[in-house]
Amino acid sequence: MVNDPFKALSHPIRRGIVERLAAGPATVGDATGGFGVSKPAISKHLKVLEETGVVTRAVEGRTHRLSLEPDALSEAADWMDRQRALWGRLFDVVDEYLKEEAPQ
Amino acid sequence: MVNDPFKALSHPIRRGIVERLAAGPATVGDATGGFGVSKPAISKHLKVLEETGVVTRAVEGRTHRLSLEPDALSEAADWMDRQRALWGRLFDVVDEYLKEEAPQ
DNA sequence: GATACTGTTAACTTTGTGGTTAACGATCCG
DNA sequence: CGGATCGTTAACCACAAAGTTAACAGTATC
Repeated sequence: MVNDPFKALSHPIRRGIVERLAAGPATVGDATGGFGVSKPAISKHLKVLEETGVVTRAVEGRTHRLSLEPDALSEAADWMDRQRALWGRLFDVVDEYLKEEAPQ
Repeated sequence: MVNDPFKALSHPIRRGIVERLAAGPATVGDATGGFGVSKPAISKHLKVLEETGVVTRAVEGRTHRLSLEPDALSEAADWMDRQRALWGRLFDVVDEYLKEEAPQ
């Protein structure tokens, strides 16, 4: 039950798959080759990405065509913007705090 | 051994602690009350945050004063900027791709 | 000195995650 | 049809994460 984008993107292989699919749709083999893990492992990562809605799959004969889903992507991007904004705000506050402490 | 900020910040309680500390340093009790978990659980979350360098601790008598560490914060913010930039780029590419497909 | 308070460590349990091998389903192709 | 290919599911293992209770260390307070 992974539907938190923070978790879905917390694994380097999954981020790698997304990066590859950014160049356009690809089959499972093309999108996931070279990660150095077995096919079942890949299959599980794809499942996680599908559950978050970031990746969709179209079965074409014996191959599966993977695509990025822009709606979910934009949601994830928005979410990341909010996170970033939070961090930025925190940083400003701490920075301010440190400036007050500095002259000691 | 957690030193990946994506992982360190992947837990809502840890994000909550950081948000509270953004208002200024606080004792463990003040910074972590109301999360509905036991004290040892809190203690572990603090350990994780310390290991990433995001939070520092100063023992003052029997209380511990927690502070945010701006250097680590700014590192984390930079890292998040890079992630966001990646997502933005991916989104643009996919958007472009969809525009070409649209007139079908 | 006894007691209360702040917070940690130790030991344990449960759950989730990421990986494996083995087997299978479905499709393509000789 | 028979074999190769693409990818999945099933069953299992190892390990990390998050929580618990119980006990403790150190400090403040009466």
